Amino acid sequence: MSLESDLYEQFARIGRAVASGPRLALLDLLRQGPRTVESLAKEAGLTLANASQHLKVLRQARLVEADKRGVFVTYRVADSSVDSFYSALRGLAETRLAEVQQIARAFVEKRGSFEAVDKQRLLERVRAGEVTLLDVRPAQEYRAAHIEGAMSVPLSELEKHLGRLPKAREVVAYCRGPYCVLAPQAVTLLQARGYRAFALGDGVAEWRARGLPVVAESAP
Amino acid sequence: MSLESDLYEQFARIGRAVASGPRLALLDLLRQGPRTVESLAKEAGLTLANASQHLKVLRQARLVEADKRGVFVTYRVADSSVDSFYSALRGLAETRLAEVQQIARAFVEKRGSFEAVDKQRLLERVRAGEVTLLDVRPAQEYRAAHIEGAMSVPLSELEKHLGRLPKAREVVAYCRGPYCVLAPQAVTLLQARGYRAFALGDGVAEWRARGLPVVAESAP
DNA sequence: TCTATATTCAAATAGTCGCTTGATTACTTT
DNA sequence: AAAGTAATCAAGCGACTATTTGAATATAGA
Repeated sequence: MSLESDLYEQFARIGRAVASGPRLALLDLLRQGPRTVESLAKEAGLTLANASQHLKVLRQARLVEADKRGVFVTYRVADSSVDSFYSALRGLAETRLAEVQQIARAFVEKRGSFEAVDKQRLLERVRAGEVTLLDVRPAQEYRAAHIEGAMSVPLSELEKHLGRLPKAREVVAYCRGPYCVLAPQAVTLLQARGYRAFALGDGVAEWRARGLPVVAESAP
Repeated sequence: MSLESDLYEQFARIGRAVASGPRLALLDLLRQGPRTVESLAKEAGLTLANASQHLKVLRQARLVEADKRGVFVTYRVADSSVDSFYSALRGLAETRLAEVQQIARAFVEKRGSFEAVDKQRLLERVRAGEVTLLDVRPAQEYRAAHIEGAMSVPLSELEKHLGRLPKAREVVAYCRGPYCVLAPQAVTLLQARGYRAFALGDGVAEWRARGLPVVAESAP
């Protein structure tokens, strides 16, 4: 019985690592690509020391890895099995927790023109030049990994770069995933300027998980 | 940001529910089928009140459901998404935690003659009568759900029922899953009696997850 | 109605966790 | 070497968690 309960204690280590909101926020950010501690702390709204401690917990549970380059420590998701685990956790929360369903509805409202896009079909249309696919995340995340054929226009710079977007062509914007508001905000702005614009619910991780092509940064 | 961090807090509810070894042990038992509090407590080696409280936590996180019949409360896994989540958790632990890999090796040693059985092929051989497929879990779990074609012979009663097992036919025993020792123990006993016996690493949940046929108890 | 029993609840204690603050480490730049 | 800075460490405090113990609740059967 001891061997067996040891095993459950080990599983529980992972449970404890994802038993905190801030840690899940950090993990979700890391799913977009490697980042330094300071940038994670800022984006997640945590103090530096607090973020560092949360990252330490994630690292001890082996969900993330860190390597130091000069004075910066860069964290990254350890393994693709972390991604599938995160997806399973999110999926479970979506199917089981009424509170999440409610929040999800609020996001859908924010998303405005929501799509039920066939992803394979979207890819074909992007390749055929019928659709502009817009990655509206910060440029760093685009660099780390983006959907094949996507153009990087961070939301904060969208207005400046409207000239690069032909009005005749439909625009599909994506961001970090189903609970990210960057793409919906971009769509709202684009629609106000007369574009036919839609938000894609998925992010790079979901796209990759379906075996669709993703362009990843080569080893630096 | 508030909506987003609310969401992470909700995800973390599930994390907290699986942040305890005893709770994971209970959840794993429930994956074998519905059970009462007392039977869960006994099997998991917990006091009654403690088990009851852990089950309450699991229920509040919506991972399990309970219904009362007479004086007994029967708990069950809420949904198949709980199963996939549990599998993802176990998979992550296996790929990332050296400690789990070490424990897993210890289990493989205990398993003795371990197999790399093609499950589809096994099913065909069982159907053709070439193999006796033995479910060595307690009868209650067999009743809740078992692999199609399996015969129920709980480990504790194996010696009594050896007469029912033709020695000419190969025996494949299975139990709760890869970290359960019932099937390996059965195999050891059978081999000592001159049977050709092997343990199947998977349990009913894994079998079902692959879309292979499982006989489940009809609603009572 | 009275007794027996499955389960839950309540209270208490010891231990763990999360966040903040201020120091410390380690590396780069000058 | 000295200054500057990214990140970690250490300590402290309040909040939460796990387990045990004993009481309370609710249902079945006599």
